[in-house]
Amino acid sequence: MSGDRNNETRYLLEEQVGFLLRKANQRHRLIFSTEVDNEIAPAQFSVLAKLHEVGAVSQNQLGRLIALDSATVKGVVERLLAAGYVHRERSPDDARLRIIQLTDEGRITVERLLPVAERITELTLAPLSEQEAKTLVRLLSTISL
Amino acid sequence: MSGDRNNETRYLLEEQVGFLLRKANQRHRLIFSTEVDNEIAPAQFSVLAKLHEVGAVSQNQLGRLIALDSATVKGVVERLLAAGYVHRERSPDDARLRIIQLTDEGRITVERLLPVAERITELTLAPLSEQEAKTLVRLLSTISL
DNA sequence: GCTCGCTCACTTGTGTACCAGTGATCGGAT
DNA sequence: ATCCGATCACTGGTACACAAGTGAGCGAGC
Repeated sequence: MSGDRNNETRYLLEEQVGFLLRKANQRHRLIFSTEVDNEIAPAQFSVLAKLHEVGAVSQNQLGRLIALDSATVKGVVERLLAAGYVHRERSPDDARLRIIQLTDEGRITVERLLPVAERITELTLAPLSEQEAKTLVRLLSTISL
Repeated sequence: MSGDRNNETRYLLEEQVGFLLRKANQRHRLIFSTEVDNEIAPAQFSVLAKLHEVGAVSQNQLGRLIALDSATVKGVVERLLAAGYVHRERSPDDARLRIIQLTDEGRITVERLLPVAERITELTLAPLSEQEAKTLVRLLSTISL
């Protein structure tokens, strides 16, 4: 490789955003599962947190709120139902809708986990300064549509 | 909610790094699949790009290079084998190892896709200025361990 | 030369994540 | 009233992603 010009467009996987986003996600997931001690999975927590914020919603609506495909929501909700954290019922107004809301146990669980979630965010951002953390959040928001 | 103090620790899912990382990844995947026209999946491309860079490696070694679990590598390599892009053989030196390397077709394919991959990176970072893009890459690297 | 700790690839099981397609249902326009 | 485009939940299929455990094989030290 004696003719290798390093001013040329040399593709370095490690510098590509896609690769870095995957790695960053990886580390976040690790921190997440450690902190919640495998009590709940990330997507499931997102659902609980959102339901805690907005109350009762239909499944599709829920998916839109947390950016999850309706097929994915199905699975996540299914597991939360099995765990007894949420409750599902047909809407009296629209026979197509399935309204999801927290059970008492679900509400108690989210409220207990919210501080843990904040700690997870903190730990994930720990290698950065306060300022850098803010910047990262801003830049990520910008490229997320 | 009249007593809601907004200087309190109000948990906003949309501001959590974990959520943003997932969304950013989501957009990146969308751009990826559009640009490669579903010819190949992201993890598969990572493998091809890495093999193109380093030549022949064992499966575990490969996994370490691109941060993939050995169970995940198995599946990805399996699909690349089926597509005829890589080639797998036992190491003569160490009976445990399975050496993976590109086939001619694999090499031709990666070389064709490398410019596309750069375009994917560009498109993903398009909402940011040059400076911001650099910053994002730096910050992501920092929090990825 | 045998044991022991390690690595390797693999398996099983769970949990996202998305696409494409389906049938029931809704609501507005005719 | 009926039709029609849209929405809803769901299904089946593909592709990561990781934890935990397995058996074969390696190599250092005794």
